[in-house]
Amino acid sequence: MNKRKTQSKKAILECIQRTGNYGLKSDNIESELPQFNRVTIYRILQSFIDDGIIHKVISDDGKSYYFKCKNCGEKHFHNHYHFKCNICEKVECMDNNIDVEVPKDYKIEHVNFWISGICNSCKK
Amino acid sequence: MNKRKTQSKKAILECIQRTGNYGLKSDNIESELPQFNRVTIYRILQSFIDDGIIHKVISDDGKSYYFKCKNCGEKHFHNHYHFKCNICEKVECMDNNIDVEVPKDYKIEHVNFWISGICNSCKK
DNA sequence: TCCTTATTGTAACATTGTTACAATAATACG
DNA sequence: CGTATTATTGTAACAATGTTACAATAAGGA
Repeated sequence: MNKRKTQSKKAILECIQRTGNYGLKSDNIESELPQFNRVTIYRILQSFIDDGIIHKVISDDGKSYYFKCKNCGEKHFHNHYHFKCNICEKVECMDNNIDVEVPKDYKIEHVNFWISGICNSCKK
Repeated sequence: MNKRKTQSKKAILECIQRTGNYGLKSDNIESELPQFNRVTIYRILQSFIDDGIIHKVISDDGKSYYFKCKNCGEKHFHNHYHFKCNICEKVECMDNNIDVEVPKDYKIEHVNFWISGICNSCKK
């Protein structure tokens, strides 16, 4: 069960590092790295999630975006939101925390906060 | 372009009314109303959204849920969240408002807030 | 009742993601 | 270094969710 360092893992990780605070969709990676198979990319992304390297967020149109983890913790708990600009289509991981109060006796296990609108660059 | 009242619209609306604060997936409606076609159901749900009768929310696994509107306004702006219980799998539309602050020069157009965890009934 | 056309059903397709299994290649060990 | 083990990959096939084109049907006004 020892993990191996492979070309594909290195390439995909580099892809994600390059994006910084912005997110990637699986098909972005596919087109940037056409030498690797779709299935392989999905599998590696999942293993990165399991290893706490990236987190996955679902957009408001149901697509998966992947972001480099900063301080998710091992269970990927993050109460920050992700912002998609409807003009430039970039998706940004925002560090602002959101305080959510759930009613008594409700327990939060996971949050997925998505906001779309217009970013500062595009507003000008 | 006059809209017509059809059996299918009546049946689907009734389905949604019955759920109250809870949401429905398209395939819930399909199995409750097998006499209507999948495509028809999708089309009617979309028309209800356009008419401001229901709103659609994307879950943290990318599925669409439909909820009866209460005070969305015409553009379906709603800064409340939706809570899915990981045990009973019910999805609830929560009325608590969430105040989100976006950085200067960012403009919010739409929000999709999803929380999953354990609801009060299941916690007991 | 009849006519217009909004609505529906069918079939075909697109996208996103998963599974099974055989082929390949990364690493440990002699 | 060479070889064996097995983690990883590619292929093909499938599943779920949603959309489009077009012909058939039915709601509602005349």
